Amino acid sequence: MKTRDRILKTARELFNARRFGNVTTADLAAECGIAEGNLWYHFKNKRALLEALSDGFLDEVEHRLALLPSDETRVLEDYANMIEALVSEIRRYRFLYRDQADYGEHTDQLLERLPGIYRDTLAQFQTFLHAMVKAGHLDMNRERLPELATNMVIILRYHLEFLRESGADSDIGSGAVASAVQQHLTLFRHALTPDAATQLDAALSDRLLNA
Amino acid sequence: MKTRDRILKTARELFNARRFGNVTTADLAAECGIAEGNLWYHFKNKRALLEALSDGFLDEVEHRLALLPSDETRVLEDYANMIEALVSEIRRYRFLYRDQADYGEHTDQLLERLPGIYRDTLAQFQTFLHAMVKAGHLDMNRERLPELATNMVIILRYHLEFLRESGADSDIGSGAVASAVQQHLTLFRHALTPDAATQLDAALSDRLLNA
DNA sequence: TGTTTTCTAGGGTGATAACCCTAAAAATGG
DNA sequence: CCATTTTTAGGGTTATCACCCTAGAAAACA
Repeated sequence: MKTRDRILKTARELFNARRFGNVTTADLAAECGIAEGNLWYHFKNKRALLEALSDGFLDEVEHRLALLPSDETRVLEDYANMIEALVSEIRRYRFLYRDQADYGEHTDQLLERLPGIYRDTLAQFQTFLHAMVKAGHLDMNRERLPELATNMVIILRYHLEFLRESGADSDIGSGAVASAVQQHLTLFRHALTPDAATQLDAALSDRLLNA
Repeated sequence: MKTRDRILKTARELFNARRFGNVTTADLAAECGIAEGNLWYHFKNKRALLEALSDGFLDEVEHRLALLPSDETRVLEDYANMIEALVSEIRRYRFLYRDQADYGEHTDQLLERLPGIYRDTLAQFQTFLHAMVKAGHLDMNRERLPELATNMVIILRYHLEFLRESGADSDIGSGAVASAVQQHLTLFRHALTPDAATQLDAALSDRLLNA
């Protein structure tokens, strides 16, 4: 892997673990096994690093937001694909959501988009839920879908923080991710047909093993 | 209000808004309208401030955890009381949950207790849910109560962060708190009897007006 | 091979922030 | 009124950290 990419990957991991403001550039260089000067060779300053990361994040988000129910018969697979993407996005980039207070006043492209991202994500979930209802997988009053979507997004977004705050373990590995997905399923599993439930389970566990 | 208390209150508010590590003692003194030296007169150092705050927090938590269903006929009022306390606790002290990475290496009394607090809180919610089932207010399979309790706690804990991240508003006033409570109600309102639902609504809105 | 790119070691700077110190002014309270 | 507590202004000290600079080594590459 090229040094520049290694820096970005390591920075992502350190920022997620210890937050942006608490990772010094010296730490980062040490963790990458390079001289600190080499950081400045690849990135103008710490903020440039943040911007490179948030560019990657924004790209991923757009791709994930484009994942929509395609065919009536494949809603559940499509949903599982979207969840896989969302969960990987949250696991790898959660510091971007979380550490806004560390970035300072700078008008970031990211800060402008975040509200829209949440809005679009909620709309995306509602679209999937409607599709599940239409396909006969989900039995729920249409009026309840918006609030359910909100609950789903919150659980997926914060279950990792919840595990961490409650001291489950600092290792936010695939186990934690899997349990976030399980937890979000509890929000609507009771309203799924038995068939749909087993199908969803299968599709999700397929996709979460190679994570 | 005594200066010492004003410092604590202002510190709480600033820490909640901008996180512990991003509030300088100079900022704090300015916001209190006192000289910085006066901070050191009242508190040995920044960490002592943190400890005073977390002592207050731990006290409140113990009181809140002691709020349990008393009488079968009063489960809903008791629940509303507990929610009122929990929500005020979260609004006023959320930085203590959130900013763990900022505290440094010191083995805080708080860091040791947090996992237990979450465990006890989950148990508390399960107790209330069981009581609601027993009193005939809530119609839900017992097996689903633990997962429901988890979802309730997560929504209550993180709805404020969610609003903030999604840029709703930086002012985390009573409006935001009320909407967190509403959101958590969506998790089980559908399984309440109509009577219980209106009773709970009334009890909660009573208590959230004087917040 | 020679040239360009990448990288290192290490000293240096400027800003920021926690925290100290002192001498004196207010406020408080008995 | 006197003694004690509280508070102020302002000038340190020390540590940390982002970031700069330079001279040269090692890689990459052509």
